Amino acid sequence: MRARDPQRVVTVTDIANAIGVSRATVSLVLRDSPLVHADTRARVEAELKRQRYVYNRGAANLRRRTSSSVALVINDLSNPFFAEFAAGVDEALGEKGYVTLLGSTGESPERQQAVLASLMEHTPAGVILSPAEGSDAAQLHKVLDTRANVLLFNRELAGADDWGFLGLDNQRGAQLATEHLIALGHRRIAFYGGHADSSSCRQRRAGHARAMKRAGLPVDPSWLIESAPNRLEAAAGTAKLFGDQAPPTAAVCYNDTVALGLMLGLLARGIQPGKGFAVTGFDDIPEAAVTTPPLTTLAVNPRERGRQAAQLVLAQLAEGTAPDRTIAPVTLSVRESSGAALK
Amino acid sequence: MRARDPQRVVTVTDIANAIGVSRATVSLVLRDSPLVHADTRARVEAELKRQRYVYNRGAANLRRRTSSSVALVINDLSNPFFAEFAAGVDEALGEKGYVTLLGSTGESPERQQAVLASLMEHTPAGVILSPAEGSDAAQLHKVLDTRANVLLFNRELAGADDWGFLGLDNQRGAQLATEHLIALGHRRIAFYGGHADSSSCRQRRAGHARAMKRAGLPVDPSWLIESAPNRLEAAAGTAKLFGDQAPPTAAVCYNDTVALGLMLGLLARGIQPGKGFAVTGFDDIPEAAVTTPPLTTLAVNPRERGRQAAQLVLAQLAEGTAPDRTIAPVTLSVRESSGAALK
DNA sequence: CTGAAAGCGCTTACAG
DNA sequence: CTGAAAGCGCTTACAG
Repeated sequence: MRARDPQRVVTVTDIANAIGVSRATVSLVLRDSPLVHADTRARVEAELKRQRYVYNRGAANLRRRTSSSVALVINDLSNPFFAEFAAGVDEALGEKGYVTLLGSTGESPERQQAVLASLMEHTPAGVILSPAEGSDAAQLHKVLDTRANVLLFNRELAGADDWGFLGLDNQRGAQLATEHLIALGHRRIAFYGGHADSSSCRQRRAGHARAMKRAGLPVDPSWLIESAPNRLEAAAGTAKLFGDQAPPTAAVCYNDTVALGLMLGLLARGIQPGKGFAVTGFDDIPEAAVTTPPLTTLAVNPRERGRQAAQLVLAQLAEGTAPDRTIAPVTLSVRESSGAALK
Repeated sequence: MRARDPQRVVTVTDIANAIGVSRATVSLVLRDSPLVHADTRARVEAELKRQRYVYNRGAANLRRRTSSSVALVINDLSNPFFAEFAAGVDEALGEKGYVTLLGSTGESPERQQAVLASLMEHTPAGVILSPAEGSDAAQLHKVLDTRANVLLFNRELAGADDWGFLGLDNQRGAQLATEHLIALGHRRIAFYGGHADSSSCRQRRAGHARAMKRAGLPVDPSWLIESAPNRLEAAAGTAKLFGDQAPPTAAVCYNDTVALGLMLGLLARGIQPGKGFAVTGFDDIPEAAVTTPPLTTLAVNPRERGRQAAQLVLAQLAEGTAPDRTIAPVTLSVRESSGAALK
């Protein structure tokens, strides 16, 4: 954190002195006050331009006790789901005159604490946080004041009811995928991947269970298979599907990454995804459309979710409304990985 | 831009009053000055913790005339190349105690002006900018002071020699791809896609030309085909490759997106990419590894480039060094789309 | 080693 | 409609 160029910077005082008005008058012009005489305003504006004045929003924020930034803390931008989400957040914030302060946790609760502490020093007007796996609400409260304007995204957190929440309709999504497979004739459908202790995995599992129950289909416990949500582990776990004498013929996967891993694992066993075994994902990342075969999955429209998150956090600010719990819809996008109707 | 909660915020004055020292002493403790007696320091630190003091970096920056942020302005985060780049920038800035201010242009020079003007009001210590297509250096100088600490990334700009530049070795990359195809036996190799007036396209075309010339192969002008760098236009232009009686047997594409589009276009004509026609890309976006067939392309390691950009912009700041021109290497990643040796 | 005072660039009552 | 003064939260010479 080195000093900036200490070169002279043009301030309201310079403008005021140059044309013989007070700093207050210049400030009023900058803030578009109707109190200033049109002539005076014109002279001030001309001088602002002439001296290439740049407003110092930090100084103004300090004096007014306002903020024009919102912190966005996510796992990692290299995940296209979060990249799209961040793009949506930034877009919507920009429209309202706010700037996005970026932070990433890399799924580490410790890094998350450090990143949030650092961002809080920049006095953001709000914080949009997709909590790292294993986050602890008590720890977060230490660094994010209760009064802070926080919106949690994507991952539910026990003990964080004083903050807003925006989530996806995980249960309904998994239910849609499962119903789709059932309609194609599948009876033995696994739920594959994710950590059973994460809220999103629990909810997706519940959707799967619900669809099966509604169709009067039993669920063998061996069909509920955990796996870290990355391609490698998902591929490595493929064998767990085929231990039984009557193995599943399809799997609803925790997310697209897991589904892509599973498809690799199937191929390694000589099974054609979409032919010998049906697979669905969750998220609709860009890769989903171009894999072989293309992946049936649940579209969540992360960019729109980002815009929504920005709006929610600004609304909390403006109206001082009680932080809300918002659930966004998801839609099934059918492609070839779920295959044709079963033989 | 609404007021924050006007609730009382703990300041150095509160801490000082609480334990009967001066604000200066508290400030010295905060900044880890050795001037403070160990006992005093301990008392101050305890009180800071007790009152859950949060440092106001904005106020400190104002007083010290420093900045602890860097603006990052890119086309769009939904491009995985830029998302990875941004992740690298943020990571490296965070390590040095800086925060990333995000902005996106959507390839619009007008939006770019607006976004930069807004970001400059937050007094960033530096600006990392990947200029939107059609950017004008004169316009940029209006909003980015000459004294501003700017690093241009990826796209060269005439009249911007007062700013730093970090680019990819476009020429060498395209040359590597072309040489690879020549080694496989191809003689008629097109350069497909991109806008010929963009610096990166010119450089990549130069690499293609150079490899052909070195191998003593002629280049028919009809093999140099322009196309907007998106999948749709790239697919639509496929026919332009096959107008001649002796059409090319391979194409070095401007980037991966163009290559993926071309592969779709080839399939639509009943040509198997990697079998009937060889294709290479540029960027190595995540999709490149999972398309059918996987895409031979040039890996540019965007995350590492992001880290490098952050380091360069901070170095410019610290040392006041003359802004440098840095060219980062690229490496060929051979996959099936470039096919086996020609018949 | 600690305190009193001034000031970063801005805004906001309060007079006039 | 405009100006003088105070203050946002911090830091930095300067005394002591």
